[in-house]
Amino acid sequence: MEVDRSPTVHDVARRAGVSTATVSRALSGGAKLSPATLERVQRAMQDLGYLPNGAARGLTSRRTRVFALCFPDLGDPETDAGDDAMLYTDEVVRGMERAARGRGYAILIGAVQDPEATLELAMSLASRSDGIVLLGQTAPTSVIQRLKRLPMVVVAGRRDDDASTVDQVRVDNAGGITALTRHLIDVHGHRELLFLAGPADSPDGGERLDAFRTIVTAAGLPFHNPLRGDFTQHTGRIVAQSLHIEELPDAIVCANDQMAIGVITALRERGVRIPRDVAVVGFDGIGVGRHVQPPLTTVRQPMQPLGAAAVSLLERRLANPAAEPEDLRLPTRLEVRASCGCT
Amino acid sequence: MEVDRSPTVHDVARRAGVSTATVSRALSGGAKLSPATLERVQRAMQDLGYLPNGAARGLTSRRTRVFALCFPDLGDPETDAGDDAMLYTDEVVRGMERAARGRGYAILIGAVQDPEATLELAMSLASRSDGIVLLGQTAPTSVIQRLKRLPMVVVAGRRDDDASTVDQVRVDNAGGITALTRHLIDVHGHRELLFLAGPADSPDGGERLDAFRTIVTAAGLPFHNPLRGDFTQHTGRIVAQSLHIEELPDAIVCANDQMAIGVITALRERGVRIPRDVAVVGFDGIGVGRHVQPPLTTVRQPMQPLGAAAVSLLERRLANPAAEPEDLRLPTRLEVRASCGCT
DNA sequence: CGGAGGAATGTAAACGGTTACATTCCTCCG
DNA sequence: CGGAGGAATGTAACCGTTTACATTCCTCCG
Repeated sequence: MEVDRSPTVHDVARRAGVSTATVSRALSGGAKLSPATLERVQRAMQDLGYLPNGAARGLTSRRTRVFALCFPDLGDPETDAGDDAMLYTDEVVRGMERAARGRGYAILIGAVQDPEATLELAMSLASRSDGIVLLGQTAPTSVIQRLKRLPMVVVAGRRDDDASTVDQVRVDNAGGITALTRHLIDVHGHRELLFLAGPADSPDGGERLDAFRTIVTAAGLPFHNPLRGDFTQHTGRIVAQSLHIEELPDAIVCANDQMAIGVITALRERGVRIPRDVAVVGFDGIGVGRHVQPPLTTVRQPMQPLGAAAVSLLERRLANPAAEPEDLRLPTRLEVRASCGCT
Repeated sequence: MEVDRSPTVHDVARRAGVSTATVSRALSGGAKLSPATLERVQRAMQDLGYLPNGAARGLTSRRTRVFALCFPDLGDPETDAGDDAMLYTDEVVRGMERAARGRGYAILIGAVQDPEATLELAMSLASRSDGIVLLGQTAPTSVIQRLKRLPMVVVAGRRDDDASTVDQVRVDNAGGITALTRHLIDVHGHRELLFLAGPADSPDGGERLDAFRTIVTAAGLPFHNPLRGDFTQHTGRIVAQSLHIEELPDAIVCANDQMAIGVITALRERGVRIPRDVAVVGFDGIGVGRHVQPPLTTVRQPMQPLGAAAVSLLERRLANPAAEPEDLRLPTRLEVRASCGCT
């Protein structure tokens, strides 16, 4: 007697009294099939509870209909601290998924916690997909080199080393920081500005810091050694707690919103009035910034469009593997609320 | 001359001077291979930029090392409104990804916007994975039936119809709402309670509404027709704007945090003092609740563990397809902050 | 009425790995 | 010194689809 293994095209074909080719044609959307046959096959599939084998389909068609995303897991697996920093990633994922869905693609995600494991994870994702997106620090040149054969897009990647080699999408970090910092300087007349930087290996964070230094220096203001955080509220708090209350700067520019929120929360707990005693601003434009007290002045970056653009580039390259590498810069927008001193 | 198609085990084998079997063994982690051979093969893979074909591997090994997740897309694709309601999903995804990562699995995600398309999407995800998780309303009985052959877990699913058929994980909605509502009644002495319900097709939302009705009725208090929202801040606002200020209830219990935040924001804009004039509480325990004014009293549900548990159940069923269906209930915890009237 | 032409369907060879089984080649011991 | 035994490697069938090509069977027109 037959084992109860899951049914294949052959089983469906037998039950419907047709060949496997016909079943296959019914699967891929009824090319030249008589309506009667089509219906008979679909009925057989239904009856058998047939599920096509994606691996087999992928093998012959050379298309998995999957795009992969590899991103850093900023969270601490033990404590849940740091999960807030993943909001950005979540939005990029959402943008990718929405863009991919309409075109019949699903999104495969994998996060890297240990930088050592980046290549391994990226390869494992790459081997199951038609193209891969590498987010931020998960795109070292070594990985990019190794995966060259596959359509690949780097989102929020390193500065320019790879720009000529691989498709990239990033936001206009410099423009955003410039608008933000100029606002603090020009509108509010702040002179002593401090920067709370992101992790050293974050490309976005690096660009923001560089832009900040440029502006401040160009304005003839002192550039102080930046504080360091890891994009989480938690480090924002820690850093704020270590500040000397008596010698606060005029403003603290944070490399992202979550750290700004941590700073604001911790400073207020210490009795510091914001923005009166010190202005605090962020970068990203996540929803929670609107609810903080005071509401957070920030730079909104288009996170979902980042993911959507990545999908488009992937498709473009799939269609034309030899296309010139693209290097997209999406615009940012200053979002003035109250934490900078505006009302 | 050879075309520049991507290299296969055969190419690697030729270059390393071994057979394809040896290459395969090198791939799957060096079973009985002499160190010299292993190194030679790895070198060849490196040189050729070899990427194993996941589809081919999946076909023979009958394992894709992928778990899929199908969830509802609550957001409005046009306006970005409603994306906030996806915070819950994001956390479940994160829980799944983290749990799956360690066991060598990646997560394939697909969202359904149009309920009609649920089955089609679920099947497409199912066919590419070793098991699938259906979230909330994406698990109608018809879909469950059709995918029966595959390991499947329903997270936050319908009440009990399917409990005996399929593995499930959900949180203790009734317990959470009970604790929350009792707190309002017993501690704050509220008598007029209003419920802001979620979308009618949300199983979680349904359970929360039912539990609320039970408690209120049991306490001998009036049960008013619930307000209706769709889990987004936006509808929270809308609903709050339509309330008559003169006849506000003592408290509004919202089926999730985002709606509660919308309600609070909109009411405060209308000059209503919270919690003095009316208490507002939520459900979920998302991070932003801590920053709202006043900080949101809520019921924390373990979102990441939900995803992690789903992965465990998937693995369990993969190991033993005949296992008895499990129906897990994860505990919730009342998180008292200020929006209920506590200090 | 015969055959051209086209629509519907069937046949069978890939696709790129894995793995059961076969083979080779040592090592080591009686 | 012969052969047992085991480690390393090779051979080839198979996994479940897709698809190029072959076949069948109409329809329709000269």
